[in-house]
Amino acid sequence: MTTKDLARMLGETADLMEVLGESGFRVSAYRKAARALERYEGELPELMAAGFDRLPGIGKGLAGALAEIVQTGEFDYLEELRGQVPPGVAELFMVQGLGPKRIRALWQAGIDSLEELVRAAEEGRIAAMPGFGKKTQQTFLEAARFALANLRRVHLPVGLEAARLLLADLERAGVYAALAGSLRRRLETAGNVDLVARAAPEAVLTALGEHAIEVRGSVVHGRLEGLPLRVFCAGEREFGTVLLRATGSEAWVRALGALPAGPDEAAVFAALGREPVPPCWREPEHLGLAPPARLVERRDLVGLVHLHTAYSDGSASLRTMAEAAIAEGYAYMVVTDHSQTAAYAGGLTLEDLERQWAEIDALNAELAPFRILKGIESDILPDGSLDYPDEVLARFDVVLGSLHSHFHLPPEEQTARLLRAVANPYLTVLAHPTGRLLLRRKGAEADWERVLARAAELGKIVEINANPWRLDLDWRRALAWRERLVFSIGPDAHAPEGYADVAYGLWMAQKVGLPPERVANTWPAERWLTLREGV
DNA sequence: GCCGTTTTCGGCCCGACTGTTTTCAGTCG
Repeated sequence: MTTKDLARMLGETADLMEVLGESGFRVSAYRKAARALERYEGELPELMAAGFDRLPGIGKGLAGALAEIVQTGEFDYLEELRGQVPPGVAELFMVQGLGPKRIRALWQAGIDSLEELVRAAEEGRIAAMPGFGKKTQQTFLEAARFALANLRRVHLPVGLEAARLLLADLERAGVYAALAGSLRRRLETAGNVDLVARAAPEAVLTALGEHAIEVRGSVVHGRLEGLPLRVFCAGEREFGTVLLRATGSEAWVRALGALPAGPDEAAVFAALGREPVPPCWREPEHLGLAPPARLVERRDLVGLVHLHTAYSDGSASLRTMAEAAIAEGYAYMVVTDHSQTAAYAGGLTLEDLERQWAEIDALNAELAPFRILKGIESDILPDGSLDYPDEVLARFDVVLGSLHSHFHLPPEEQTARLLRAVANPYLTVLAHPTGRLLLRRKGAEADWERVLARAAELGKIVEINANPWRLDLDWRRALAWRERLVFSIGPDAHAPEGYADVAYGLWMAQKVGLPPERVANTWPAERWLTLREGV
């Protein structure tokens, strides 16, 4: 249990309360408390000891409830609400643009699942409801289909955590097992968990306890928090072969031809007369491509690029973020708080910027040789311009440009907007280019080939956003540009803990096949500054 | 449900966007 888990439970409680018609300020009190927990930087036990009501937005009532959740692992009130809302109705929250109010209205009209929503929209029944119209119907139809396709999938960290728990269970029972499947290949979302065990199926069945369902041949099937689970059981002599096959991807393994038996993967590759291929490079998209000689790794990275502080919507001070970066061995960091238009995220006015720059200068004097570069995450406005006048833009060391709104422009307009932003001489990095949220929101539609070609031509850097809910630019698209573009891995951290997300960005960079020299985080800070010359 | 007092209630709450409206409700970042 973490503070994030508690935040999620309170958030879900608020959603369900609202669907059930509980109105107003009680609901927003739950939301506010959830946000406070989300933002909390420390460890749960400390907070528990000090009392939850030390956080703003949490009072006596919720503090008591939270303490009970931590002790018992359960939240009675949430369970009660879940009992009143059909699971299909709760799934409607996955539809982009659908919130508690409209979900309530749909439910009252008898629409109680994603399937039913799709059917109703197809039959034109949504448009007939008061407060809904033709356009809303079309939007929800598309969003509901998207949600339906993603319903049984989870984000990479969620899948990895599930696998970690299972592997721990197996280890406790004395069963050696290894991660396989798409999670081992670090695909950005997972639809199941695959493991390979060096043991008999019966032993695995026992070790998995309540997660196991049945044994079919040498495979133990199970389920974990909604995710299908498969454990492939192998003897010692063919463990490597089974692991290779269970890791996939199916198409990539098939292309290897008949697989010889081997105790580990290295032996199987050797018997095939091939160099070992890392799991991240085994997607169908990699067929026919030579694995890169040297992939970028954590030890190659010297700079953190793209992080927020309490000046905008981060939760930690500039100093805290800098000290955490030093502790993790980085030589520099590029601070990129939000720009002025991003009011929801506390975007920085010129006055804020002056204060931040003064603090950066002082910290740089104190923390040298560590260096903080003055950056900004500038909204790309609907017309493609950046969010400050040129004389302000000229004062940044690094300018990230990001889409945060107007994701639904017609593709030609979106392309023009992005082309204009990329061509802005002050722009250094095109950050989370499409604005997608995995399993939640498709990104902006544009002619990406043109946009990326322009970026390559002008020497602009393109971000691989490392937040596991984004991982944007998509590695598949980046793959085609791996020899023509330079990428940066952006943790998009809002607290020191966010630095850990760099791992996800690295995995995506490895799927793209990037060597260190194609990743701008491996550059010394001075090289970033040369990008500004001539402006 | 929280908070902060004009101490035991009454006010909480940002701004833009979208689609539905004809003045606003719902959602989102």
